[in-house]
Amino acid sequence: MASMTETRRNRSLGARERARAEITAAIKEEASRQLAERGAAQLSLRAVARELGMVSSALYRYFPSRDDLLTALITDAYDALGAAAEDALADSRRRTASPPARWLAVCRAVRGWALAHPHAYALVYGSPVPGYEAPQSTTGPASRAALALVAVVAEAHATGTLQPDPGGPHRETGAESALPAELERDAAALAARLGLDLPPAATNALVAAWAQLFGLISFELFGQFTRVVEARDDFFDHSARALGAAVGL
Amino acid sequence: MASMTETRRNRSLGARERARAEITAAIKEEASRQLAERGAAQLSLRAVARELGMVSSALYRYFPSRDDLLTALITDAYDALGAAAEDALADSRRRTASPPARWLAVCRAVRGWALAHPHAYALVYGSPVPGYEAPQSTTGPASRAALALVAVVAEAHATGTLQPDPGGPHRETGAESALPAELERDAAALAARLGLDLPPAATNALVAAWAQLFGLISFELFGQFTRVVEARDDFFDHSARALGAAVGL
DNA sequence: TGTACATCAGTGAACGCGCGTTCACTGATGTAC
DNA sequence: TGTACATCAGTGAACGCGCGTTCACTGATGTAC
Repeated sequence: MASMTETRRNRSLGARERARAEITAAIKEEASRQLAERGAAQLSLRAVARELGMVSSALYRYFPSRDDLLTALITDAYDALGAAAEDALADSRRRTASPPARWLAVCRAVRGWALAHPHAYALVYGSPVPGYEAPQSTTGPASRAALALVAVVAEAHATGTLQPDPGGPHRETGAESALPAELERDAAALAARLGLDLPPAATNALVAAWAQLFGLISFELFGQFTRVVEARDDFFDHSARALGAAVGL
Repeated sequence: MASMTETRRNRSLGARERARAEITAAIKEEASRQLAERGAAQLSLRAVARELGMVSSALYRYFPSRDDLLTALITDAYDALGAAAEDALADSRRRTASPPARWLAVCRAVRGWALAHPHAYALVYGSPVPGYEAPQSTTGPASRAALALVAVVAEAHATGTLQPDPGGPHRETGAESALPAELERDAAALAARLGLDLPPAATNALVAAWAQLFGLISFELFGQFTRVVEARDDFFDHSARALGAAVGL
């Protein structure tokens, strides 16, 4: 019986299924809207239902709990950010931009999305929501933006334009300029997991640059630049370019 | 009459005043404890009062509202982090460490404090608490940690060991290697406000490094390094050293 | 030193609120024969 | 094509909870003379 239902569902979506998909989408949309207005901690099933003209218990036909709705929003946020990054990458490829220009394009896309969706950004890159543990299913979407950055560097390496260890640390104490063994191991493991052919130093620098990029964005978004940095666009571009240079682009 | 009371209060603290100070401290302590356990959004006046064996309304003799208690916690967090950074700086001076070593020492102190007090860190460097606006009074304590980093660089510059624009961006396109005018202006304004004698490029790089440092710490703390970076201490040290090099140390 | 008065910490009840979740139900839509 | 039955979206009431804040009060501690 179950299998019959399933094959039918796969063959064509009945009216009920379509309605269900639409309402699920409407719930997520309204939840996003409230997320954007009030932030994640303030997200309430009852408020979402109210706004949609439903009774709060009806939402339980679509999401088994508040946390599941939160998970859906987190996944959507990661996906939207990832899509923005990937689009920027694809566009810069179409324009056959140089590796540093591609890097900057992806960085800008990440920042642009963050500025346009500050609460969604805070949801995924801000303090963890208390009492909420992101399930395994979010790790895929979570890595999309990072993978766009990785792709830029991997392509530069493949075409031989990557310059290892530019300036970097330890200029003064040249003796210890090698990557510590533990970092080399981590970098190799990560490269293997991603199917990357990158020198460990570059992989390591890339991870650092990734975290630092989000540091720039978080500080801007969370107000730490108030009365410190005024020319935000210029500052970001300049810093993002420097990050690209730091990974060897 | 008011002036008489005030002069007396200043002359010596009566038993009542001492009791008041002690209980105020106890409230903040308990609130900190709950902050560490549950996070800022979950901080509740009633829970704090309960734990202290008081009735919830009694807290209003000490803090006029929940937000004022939050402000006190934020100030304390900034101050504790600032003190950790300043102590590390003072200690590295005592050891007459090199500028890069001092930089690393301060960075480590910041990270160490963050790892030891993750919720307090999240309170001040994570997503803004929804519906809460930090008052002007927090900006002083907020800058202490940053000023410790600034001091390292300023001292290196004063002794002539600061190397301008090391590696930096634009190696390929040497033409535009100058700092954009807007960034130069921001950097000069900031340096003037802090009474700093630093070249604009160094000031600018310092601000970027400051944001990037917290990016490294936030990613580690907020779980983005899961299954990516395992050797966290080594990774941090390596990255922090690179940041120091990027500002010219 | 003793007394009258002012100050102030802490009490306990109450207000009004919104929340997540459960549950028995109704009625419409889809399915099987 | 028509009928009996199963599925499922949505209802409305309820449970039990915790929250921030107000307010009139009591009783202890401090102050002025």
